[in-house]
Amino acid sequence: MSKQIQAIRGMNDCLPQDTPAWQYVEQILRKTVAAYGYNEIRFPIVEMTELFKRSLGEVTDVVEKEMYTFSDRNGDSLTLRPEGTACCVRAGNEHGLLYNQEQRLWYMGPMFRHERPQKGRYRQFHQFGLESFGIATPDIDAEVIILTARLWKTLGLTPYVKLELNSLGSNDARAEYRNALVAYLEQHKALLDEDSQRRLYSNPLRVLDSKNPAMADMLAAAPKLADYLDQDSASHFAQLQQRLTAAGVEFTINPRLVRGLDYYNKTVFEWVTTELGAQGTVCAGGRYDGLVEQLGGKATPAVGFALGMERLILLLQSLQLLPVLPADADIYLMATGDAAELAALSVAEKLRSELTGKRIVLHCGGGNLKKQFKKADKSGAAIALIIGEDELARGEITLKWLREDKPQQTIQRDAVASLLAQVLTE
RNA sequence: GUGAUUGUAGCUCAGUUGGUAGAGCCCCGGAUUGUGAUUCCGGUUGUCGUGGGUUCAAGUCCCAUCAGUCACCCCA
Repeated sequence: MSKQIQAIRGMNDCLPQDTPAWQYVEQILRKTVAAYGYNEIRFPIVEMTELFKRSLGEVTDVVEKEMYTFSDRNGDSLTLRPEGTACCVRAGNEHGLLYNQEQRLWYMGPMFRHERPQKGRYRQFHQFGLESFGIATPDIDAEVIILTARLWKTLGLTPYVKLELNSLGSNDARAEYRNALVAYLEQHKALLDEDSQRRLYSNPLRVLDSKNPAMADMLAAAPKLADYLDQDSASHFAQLQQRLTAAGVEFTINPRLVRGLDYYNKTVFEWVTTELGAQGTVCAGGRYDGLVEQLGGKATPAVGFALGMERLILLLQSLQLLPVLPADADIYLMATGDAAELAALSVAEKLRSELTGKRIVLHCGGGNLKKQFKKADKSGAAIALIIGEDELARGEITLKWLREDKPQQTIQRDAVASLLAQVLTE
């Protein structure tokens, strides 16, 4: 044997035992967003590097050290998408979807970030994202959040996830606050620990997150973002809260909630859980009214979110909220001898035509009945059908129940489909 | 990028102060040549992650490296 080639670090295979969980979640996602009138959009996995630099912000961690960036053969700098919102806006702009229009869009697929892998964090990970364009009023912010709440309810997750909410205000208000905060922190620079010193200019709002007790008093006295909110943002935020309360969606306001990407303004929110270790954010999003224009389109208000598929599935797994694995087959058809195998082939095809939705596995690879029955048992099928020399000669087929204590029966081959249709619906 | 921890059969794992690599599951064959799942008998598992070093001798000790896991950082 030659040396085996391994998968890239942090990029996982999704094995047959895992795909049912993904399909289950995907199907609930599709149905839920369809119920709100959202349409799917698909865009490429590779984009111009410039797209992400301009949208996420030059100095964010994602852009600075986590992107898979490379030159293609004609020298363009390309990047494997680290997130979907920028791609979605680019596609929308490019095809005129966002010009004086409202759009409710969703997408799903792999994203790439070069981080150290750990639980709930991988280099190729999968996001489901939803974006709503062209509506500036808080009713759409509320709709997006209420939609996610419905999702948790459908998945049985409501008791295990908590909604955190904040408003970043307008870009001007946030910039003003940021200046005030930096000025304040500079006055108390002596108290700042190493981490906070580093973040002071790169991401000063994050300094407020510090768990260092030595800084707690100083941080408590720091300027508050809420005090810098512009009138428009403040009333937008108030109306959003009112709507969430009316819809029965519980939330807590977290004044320290700051999104990691630069394009957010006004509403930001996160659904968090304590069941996933360090990567507790399952779903996060907010409003980004400036991004469409920033990427060359006409100024268009927008709000959206992304959720991490791996995190969601991990969460469902740990809470045992995933449906049990289905068997491979409903019916296992076996035959002995060349002539019987030929007959079985046509029987299998006929059954597949007449019993839609039923999984009919035809034994392949030969072997005696003992071996074939072993495979039948392993397939999980409820029913085994046998065509041997005897059955072939009489135009019959033998039916044996593999999971129930019912007598084996012999029936005419022509009658098999209708009989099975009858017993399988009982 | 930083730290901790773990790498032995397809899977789950044992392997004593350094002395010829093991078990269970799985798979295959037989007991039973037309009947699985139960039982009994037999059989195949291997670059001990990789590369160096110490030693008469390394799965075991040392160094490096790769990978898994968890945490930091960051984020979905």
